[in-house]
Amino acid sequence: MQDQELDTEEPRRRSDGEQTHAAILDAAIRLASIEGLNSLTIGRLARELGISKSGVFAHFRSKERLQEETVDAAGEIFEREVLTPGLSAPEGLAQLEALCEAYLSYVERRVFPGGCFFAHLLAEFDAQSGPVHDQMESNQRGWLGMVAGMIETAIERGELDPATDPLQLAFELHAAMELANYLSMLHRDPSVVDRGRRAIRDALARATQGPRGSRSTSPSPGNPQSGG
Amino acid sequence: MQDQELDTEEPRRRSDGEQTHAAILDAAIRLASIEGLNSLTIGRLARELGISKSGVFAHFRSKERLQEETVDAAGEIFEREVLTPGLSAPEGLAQLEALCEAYLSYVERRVFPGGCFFAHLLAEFDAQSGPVHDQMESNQRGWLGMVAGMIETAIERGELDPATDPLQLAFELHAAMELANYLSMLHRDPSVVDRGRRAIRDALARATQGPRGSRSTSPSPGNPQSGG
DNA sequence: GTTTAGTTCGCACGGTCGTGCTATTTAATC
DNA sequence: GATTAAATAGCACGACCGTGCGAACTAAAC
Repeated sequence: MQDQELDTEEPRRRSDGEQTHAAILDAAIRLASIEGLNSLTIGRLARELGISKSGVFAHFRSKERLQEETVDAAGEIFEREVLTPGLSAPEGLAQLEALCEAYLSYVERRVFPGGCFFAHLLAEFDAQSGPVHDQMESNQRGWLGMVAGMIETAIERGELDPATDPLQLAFELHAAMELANYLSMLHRDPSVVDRGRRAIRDALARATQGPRGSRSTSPSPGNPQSGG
Repeated sequence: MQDQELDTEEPRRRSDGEQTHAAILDAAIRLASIEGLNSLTIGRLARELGISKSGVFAHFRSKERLQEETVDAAGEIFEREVLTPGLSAPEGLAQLEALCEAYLSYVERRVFPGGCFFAHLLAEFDAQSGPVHDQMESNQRGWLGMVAGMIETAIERGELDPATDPLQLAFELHAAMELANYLSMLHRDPSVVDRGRRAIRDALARATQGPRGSRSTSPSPGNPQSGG
């Protein structure tokens, strides 16, 4: 199957329209990442892009569709900037580390000017019912499940202590990433991301050698790298 | 000091007005905790309370003041529900644990129907400049500083490993609390808070006997106090 | 019981919102 | 180059926004 415009039945696009469509979504993503999906406004996008309100509206035919497409477009960026680099590492602990680092780097590089688009969306819609809430819920489940899955794989490969609780560790890693995002934005200080980095490194280091109590093996491969 | 209306010069309040004022703020807090401070609307509050728009407006004389007073009123609730019970425990590790538990309990009990009011505000305003952003920044600094201060005290009293980095541990505790809040709201499942509880318990347990990995080289595991 | 001043309402304003409808322009196809 | 359909502009609509103003009401102080 290659052509499946059966239910949506989109009209064919012209090149100039395609370009405008992309420009609108680009501005929408920028705006929504800073001020939230709900303060996305057709009139404001039109003003910002120097085109008419009808010009913007015609591309989506409803505000809801504009929001949906904005979230989808942001999702593609997230996939490109976080998931793809994260998953490109070899399976196991290395992949888990790569994914966390890909996320932190994506926050640090301000891929979205307002920080992680989906962290923002999580807070905006966690308490509101509706399609966005539902999509966020499945997104979160997927993300946390993926991280937990990587932890399980790392355990199976003997890279993490078998006593590790995958979902619990995934929760802790996720928590460090999200707070690093929020605080680095709040204080306009990308170096806050290093706190998250360290929290993740420590959490993984702990899980590599068991919690405590029992005599551990070597005191971790000493890495006297002059960290900044 | 008890009377300091020097600069603001508020008019004296009548009893019925006082009551309406409180009712408006109550509704505003409820609404803002779910949908965000920016979707707070004078017209909507009026509709919800069955009074006229002017009736609401007269109590604040600007939307900005309404928002400020709403945040302040939510702050008082936070103080009553989290800070006061947290600080009532004896100084040291016990107080730190009490504070974390007070927060988690406050999330669990849905003191605000949309979850932690300030976690919501953090995400809403982290990337936006303005007075709310600035107040949130100082709030966050104060909160994290307070937690770190308690950790320092606990270290001084020999209840936590002296190799512990107070700010780093504070970050990790804070991260667990925030994510517990967001996810428990997103999944409409208060039991998610237990994940945060466990993350905090584990983090504190680790800090009671010294970490295993990471770069904190000083072993000094010399306090065999049985952790609970 | 009169006076005073805080409440509350009704009304109006200019602005923005989302969304239709009708032109007009213009890229793509024949 | 004529045809076709997409892209965009212009305009209008009803709704809601924040805010001002004056009138009516009423609790509190005298």
